[in-house]
Amino acid sequence: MAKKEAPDIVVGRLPLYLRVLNQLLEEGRTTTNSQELGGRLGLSSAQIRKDLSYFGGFGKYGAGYDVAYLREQLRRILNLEQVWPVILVGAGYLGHALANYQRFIENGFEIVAVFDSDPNKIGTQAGIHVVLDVKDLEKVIDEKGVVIAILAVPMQAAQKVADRLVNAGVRAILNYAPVRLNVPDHVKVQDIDPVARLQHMAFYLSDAEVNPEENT
Amino acid sequence: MAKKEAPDIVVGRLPLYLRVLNQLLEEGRTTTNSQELGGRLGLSSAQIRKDLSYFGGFGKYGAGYDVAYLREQLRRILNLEQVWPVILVGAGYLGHALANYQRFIENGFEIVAVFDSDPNKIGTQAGIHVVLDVKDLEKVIDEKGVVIAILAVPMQAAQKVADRLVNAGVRAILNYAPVRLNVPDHVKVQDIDPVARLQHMAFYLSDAEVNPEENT
DNA sequence: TAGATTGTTAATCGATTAACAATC
DNA sequence: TAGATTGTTAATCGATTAACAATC
Repeated sequence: MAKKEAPDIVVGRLPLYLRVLNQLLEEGRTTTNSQELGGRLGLSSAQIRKDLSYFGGFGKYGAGYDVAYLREQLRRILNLEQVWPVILVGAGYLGHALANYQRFIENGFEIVAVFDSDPNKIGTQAGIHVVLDVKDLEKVIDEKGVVIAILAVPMQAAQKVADRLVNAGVRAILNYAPVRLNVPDHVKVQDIDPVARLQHMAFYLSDAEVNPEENT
Repeated sequence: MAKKEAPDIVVGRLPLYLRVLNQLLEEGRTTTNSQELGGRLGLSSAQIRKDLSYFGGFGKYGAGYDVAYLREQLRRILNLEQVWPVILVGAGYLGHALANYQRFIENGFEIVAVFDSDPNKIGTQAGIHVVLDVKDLEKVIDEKGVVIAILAVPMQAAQKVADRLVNAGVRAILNYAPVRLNVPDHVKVQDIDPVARLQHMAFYLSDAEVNPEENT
């Protein structure tokens, strides 16, 4: 099989490869190659081949890759042959958007419960779910065997909720709060911060020609 | 000033530094140092100092950094001394969440218009905005001097809208659609894909002890 | 077989870390 | 001055790219 443990940065690209393979499959394509995959992702063909080689040899010399086969292999490697139950904490605007986001279920993740601490929100609808009291967090995690959580609570509440999630057995947190969560090594955290992304891009926007009025 | 052009990966960390400095300021702190900043971000003190050194020398030998001063410098470097007008395309659940997201305006970005192509959505409210017909995209971009856009439209529409944005003068796109946008070199794109992030983490979740029932 | 593309090795490039002289 | 922490240089580490033998 694989020669060396795959670096995390390589693992992070596998979902992109999977996305392109799904596309190709929808387009009715049966085979592809490292150059096409690279082209669609803005990566070099060498990188595609190198990345895949950490996990095995999935191609055919001279003929490229079978789209369906490579897709299945990536799904297996990423542990996506099952549907993962996920809980969502936070039923504000963002929580509602996430509760209604169809791509989760289409790609192997099912939100099984939505929580909030606000009495005005508890009992209301969020997507197909009734918002539950966050005090029942541990109970639901345990009952449903949840190990993945999405955190969409205010900054001030994030660390405390994260502590409870980890304590209840959660091992992966998709964190929308703009704080660095303190978690044990065995727990993975991925942060999503649109403000940081905008600020990153703003660096490259010099003020030149950003002039609203030039119509005198 | 700076010795060499800062790598993009370094620029991407500056918003995190800024976030911590804002926090420290709120806590009433007046000075800090590379070790504390690193500690709060999970980075080494050496990396903090190296990163900052690309832009200048902001510290005092033996005494660390003045929180307010370093914050101002980072705001200047990131072009955040102005409020950037931003347009939001897409008024679905996600668009609504973004239209109501307070952290944008708190951090230098003001959504000035929201667009959709769905006649049922045009004219309805999204946050403080009335949803406009996407056909008026170019007009509004031009009138308001917009160079930053947030794209929250379905996958199928993303590339076409991006083309129009770029054509109208947009130079930075925060892209929530799960596609790689094709844009000219002078346009920056940042992708946000929560599904890819969950899939990345799923790699590390072996099936062990993910058992819902153990209560017999 | 000839042609094509993989999988892998070695070379290059870039980012992080360690160490320390500079200096307040 | 003695103590502390920066800014910078050099060493290390890791990721990407180039090149090509393997092979279908």
